[in-house]
Amino acid sequence: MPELPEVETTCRGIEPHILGASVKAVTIRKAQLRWLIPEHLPRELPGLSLLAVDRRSKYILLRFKTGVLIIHLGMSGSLRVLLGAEPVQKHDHFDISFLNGVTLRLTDPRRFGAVLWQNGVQEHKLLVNLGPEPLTDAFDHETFINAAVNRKVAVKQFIMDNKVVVGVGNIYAAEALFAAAIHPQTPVNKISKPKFIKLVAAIKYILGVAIERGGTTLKDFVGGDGKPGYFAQELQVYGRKGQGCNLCQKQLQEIRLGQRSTVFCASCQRLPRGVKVKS
DNA sequence: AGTCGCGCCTGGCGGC
DNA sequence: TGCCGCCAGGCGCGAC
Repeated sequence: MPELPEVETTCRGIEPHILGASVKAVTIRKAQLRWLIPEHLPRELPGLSLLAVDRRSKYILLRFKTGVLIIHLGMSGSLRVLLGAEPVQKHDHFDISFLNGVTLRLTDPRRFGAVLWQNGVQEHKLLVNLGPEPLTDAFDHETFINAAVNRKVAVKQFIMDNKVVVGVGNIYAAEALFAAAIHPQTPVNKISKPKFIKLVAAIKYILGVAIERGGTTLKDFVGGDGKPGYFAQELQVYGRKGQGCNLCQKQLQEIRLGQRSTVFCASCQRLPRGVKVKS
């Protein structure tokens, strides 16, 4: 599924093909995604040239003179560059073709994705309240610790909160907590400063490595083949319930946290002394 | 305000 | 083998 690294890779993959190109046509095949694709796009976009390809959190931003096309890949979406005609398939929702012959095609079987339009220079309301980007200096342990003051929420849910930091999904939350040796249920107000520093570094490291892997595997993504599964070998805990911890060989445990499966090593990821949580 | 839990949707898989 | 039921997952939103 598209995590932040895949979204970043998608942006890097599509940009060279479409930056500066003028929109020729927009086709909406299945408007129904998380929200309906705005029906005015086929009138709005043709003739405009693409000024920039940006990413904010897991949103892909295609900037035009009059506004921004916002694309989210949800759980199962992919955005591919087509250099020639390709047969339309079952879950193809949206095409945007350019005068240079390139077409971007959005496919999304589970329809958790979105295509939105924001007029003018104002930021879309979905983007306004987002927290810092994990891979920038805006995400550091000072702001992280400040956000945790007086909060009792479990650290895993905390780092998956878009207002705290964006782009950390279920997989990378589990992996970062393992890397930082923090129990996923630890209330954030019980986490020591050194552990916070470690956790920030772990999030940056894990996402950084994943982007490198994504960059390798998704190379042919742009050519039209969006196979996932490239980071599977790197995973230490996610999806490894019942298997041995790579550090201590003890069996990895699974719990539910905020209706999300959460795998961790009860031996390597201990709660702070004296802290109890309900099991 | 912080926290919790729902629901969207389909492919894939386990169970019978 | 076939069919049914369940589950994953991001994330906005409503409820408490």
